[in-house]
Amino acid sequence: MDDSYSPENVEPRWRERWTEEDVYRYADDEERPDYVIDTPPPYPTGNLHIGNALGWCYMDFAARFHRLQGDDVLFPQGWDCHGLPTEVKVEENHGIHRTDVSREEFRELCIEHTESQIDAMKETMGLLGFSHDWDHEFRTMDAEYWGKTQQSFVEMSESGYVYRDEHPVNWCPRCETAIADAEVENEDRGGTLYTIRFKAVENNAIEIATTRPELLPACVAVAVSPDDERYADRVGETFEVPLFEQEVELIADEEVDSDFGTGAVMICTFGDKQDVDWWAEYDLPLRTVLTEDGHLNERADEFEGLRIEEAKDRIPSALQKSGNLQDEEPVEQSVGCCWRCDTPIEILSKEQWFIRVNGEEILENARQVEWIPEHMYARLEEWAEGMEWDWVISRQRVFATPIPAWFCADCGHVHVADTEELPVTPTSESPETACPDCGSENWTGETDVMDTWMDSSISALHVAGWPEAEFSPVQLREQGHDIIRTWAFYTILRTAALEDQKPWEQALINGMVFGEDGHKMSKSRGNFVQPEEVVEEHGADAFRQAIALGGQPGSDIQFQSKEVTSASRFLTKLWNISRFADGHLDERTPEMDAPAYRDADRWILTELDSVAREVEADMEAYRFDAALRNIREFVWHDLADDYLELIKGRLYEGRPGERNAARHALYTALSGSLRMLSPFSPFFTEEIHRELPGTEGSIHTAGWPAVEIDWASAEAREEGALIAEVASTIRGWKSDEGMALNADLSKVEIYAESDVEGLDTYDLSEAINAPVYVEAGSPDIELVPVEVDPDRSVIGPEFRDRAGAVLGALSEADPAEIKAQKEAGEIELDIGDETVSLSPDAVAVREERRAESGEEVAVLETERATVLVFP
RNA sequence: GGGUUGGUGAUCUAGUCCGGCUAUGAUACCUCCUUCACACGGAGGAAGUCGGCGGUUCAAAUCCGCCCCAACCCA
Repeated sequence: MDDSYSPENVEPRWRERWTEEDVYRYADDEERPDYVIDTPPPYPTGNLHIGNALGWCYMDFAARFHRLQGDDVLFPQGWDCHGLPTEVKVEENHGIHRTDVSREEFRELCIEHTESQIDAMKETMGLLGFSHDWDHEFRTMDAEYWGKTQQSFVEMSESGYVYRDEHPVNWCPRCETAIADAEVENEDRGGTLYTIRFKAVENNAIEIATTRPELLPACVAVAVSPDDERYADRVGETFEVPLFEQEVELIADEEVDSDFGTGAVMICTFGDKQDVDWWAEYDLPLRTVLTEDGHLNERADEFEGLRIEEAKDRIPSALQKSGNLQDEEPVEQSVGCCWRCDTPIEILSKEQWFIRVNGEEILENARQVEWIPEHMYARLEEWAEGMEWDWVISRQRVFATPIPAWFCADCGHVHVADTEELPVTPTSESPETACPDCGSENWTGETDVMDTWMDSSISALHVAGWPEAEFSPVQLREQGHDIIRTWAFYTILRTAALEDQKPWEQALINGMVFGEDGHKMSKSRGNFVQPEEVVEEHGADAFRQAIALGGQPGSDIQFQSKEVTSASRFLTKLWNISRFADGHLDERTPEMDAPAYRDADRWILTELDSVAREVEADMEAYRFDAALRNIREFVWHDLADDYLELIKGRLYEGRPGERNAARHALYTALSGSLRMLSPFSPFFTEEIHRELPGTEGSIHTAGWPAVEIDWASAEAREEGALIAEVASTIRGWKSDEGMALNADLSKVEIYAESDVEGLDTYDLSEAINAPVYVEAGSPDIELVPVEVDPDRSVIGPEFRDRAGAVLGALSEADPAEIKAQKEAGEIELDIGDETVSLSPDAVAVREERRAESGEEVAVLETERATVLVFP
């Protein structure tokens, strides 16, 4: 082994070998439990950022851990390819508009672009050491996949989930497509609140407040609060909309906020969702005034053809001239915007395809999923309960899954494809059948395509082999909490609709990654870290540990480069431990039969076994932070600081049998540590694992550590801990005294608190370079009781409200007096006006033990013993 | 405006569900030490009103209430 560990040499080598050896293949083995991950199919932006890396690290930790547990792990990777940004990018790159070429050609250009983006992201995934099974890669833009999306559409159509209707939808005038509620983001923007005078037909005028004067031509009513005394008698009166002259009625509705502006607002078709509600409730007329590309139509008279923003200026000016503008003032408002392009959305009434949203059905299934952490379920619940509109799934775009439907050119009948016809492109293929209504064979293919969430929301079904294989929930979904209302929501909806089941057993939710300044990472803030930079500096193994230790899953984590440094140091430490061990091990070490273990060996093996159980429990609960801390603590503290120091004597100059026992225990402890660490640092552990004797193949297909213990492990633990503690205390003492660590001492005596008559002092003696005597009783030295340490869990329940007085009296009392009484079997204590009696176990008396004056001896206290050191 | 989560040495973090050790570990800082795995090491040190106030309790970082602050999600 090299003197030092260089990730830049080691990591690329294993990356290649793992692919060659097909280490991460899903065997689809009936004998072993499945562990299938419904991996997020990211949008191929070409950049796998640190926020993605967090989620993928969690999945990889889980995948690798479950392989060590013997599970048949499927860790696939998909790509959510369809979407507007790709269309825009392709138009940019080729200097074309999507209508300049045929749909087929345009799709090809999009595919080409997407492939290069995917390659870039796969590169980073490899760099970070994710253990995907690339045989199970899927891309939503492949017909093999989108054919399934179409099949899901057809099935849901047959079972009544899909319908086509004219209904108000969110509309992005820039992208010129319908979008779903989940794609609308509310932003606070500055606007202007106008007060506009509406002339009454036969009474006084009324003043209404609005931030959207450009929608005046779409005004169909005026609304006030029924409790508003200003308008108490006027409900039902008719007013004339200035400039456009349509007559509208005044209605009263609870939803009107009488504190907003003048307390009167106009209802337009449509200014916002509230307008849609009123429009439906009061059966108001539809006056559409906006075109699909965000201009005013003929209803706007002289303003026809203006863009919305232009009309926002021109109409108030006209109102000013006509004397109808009473007031204008700046106002903060929340504006719904398109999440892709930030353009304020409009609400247009359009014929679209919808999927019925059954909130209760979704929540019933969501409740059966184990959410980690639990409270993430609440986000889904809140969203599902607040759902007002069904899911509009049609989009007026090109690069997406075609809606498999045709319209009869003669009678308008809508025909949805049969599953046997899929995948199908209705714009270039026609159904085999004639129209069942009129017999015509004159079909027009649907040009609308599907929302890309229609693709990604069947990922769980897809990875489980749907529709060929019978579906049962996969084991894990991992995703960020930012897409619970979209991806998690839609996946549950679809799996419930198609298979009447929950999609996954467990949903592990990761938080967001912040920069070192505690803010969300962004390039403009300058707190942005790219995973590649970190890997280049410290290696993927250290990066992954830093991610694991950032915080418990679910919480947002702050990326700390100091954690990477600390991980890198830990790896250096473990490298050196391994290098040292490697020099003492040979081919026979692993198979050694019945080694003559000493106490120190039994101790480290017992510790290893119990740490392995703890780490196993933490990994199962996805507590990667706790698991890794525990492993580090064991390796650094128990294995390196204590155990290694204890056995050096035997390794260097012990008799063969004893030396071999130490070698065997060292081998077991090291190899077990490496396996526990391998999910976190796969490259490093693989490198050493293959270096160790007796290993075959990859560490990532080895088993979880377990020690067969045929001795009393509780005893081994106590005695070994005592030896380690004494060695460590003497090491510290030597350091304080300015002595060399290997300086010899004339004698050490141990006075232990428990019975350790047969204590094995061989290793201890070697480690501290002194003869060691285990003595019974108390040392022949001066004992000075210095402090009484009360046990609150004994005194509290017994004395209840007098406990405070007892504790006070104990702290006042003479420690020597308490000690004497404790030894006599009963402690009597004066607590003011009464005397109470304490049992001896209610207090401990801490004593400082001092050597008789003149004698050359140091008295050291450890947790379990008093140690006399004779230099 | 509503909801969720969090506020623990200079910095990050564990512990909070299930109340009882001297509150965990890391980074940075200070002192000492080149000893045969490792100075990317070892030994030691300093550093915390556990966001604030109030309550419950013999006992609160932990349970309850109110308030303040931050992040996220939603209006």
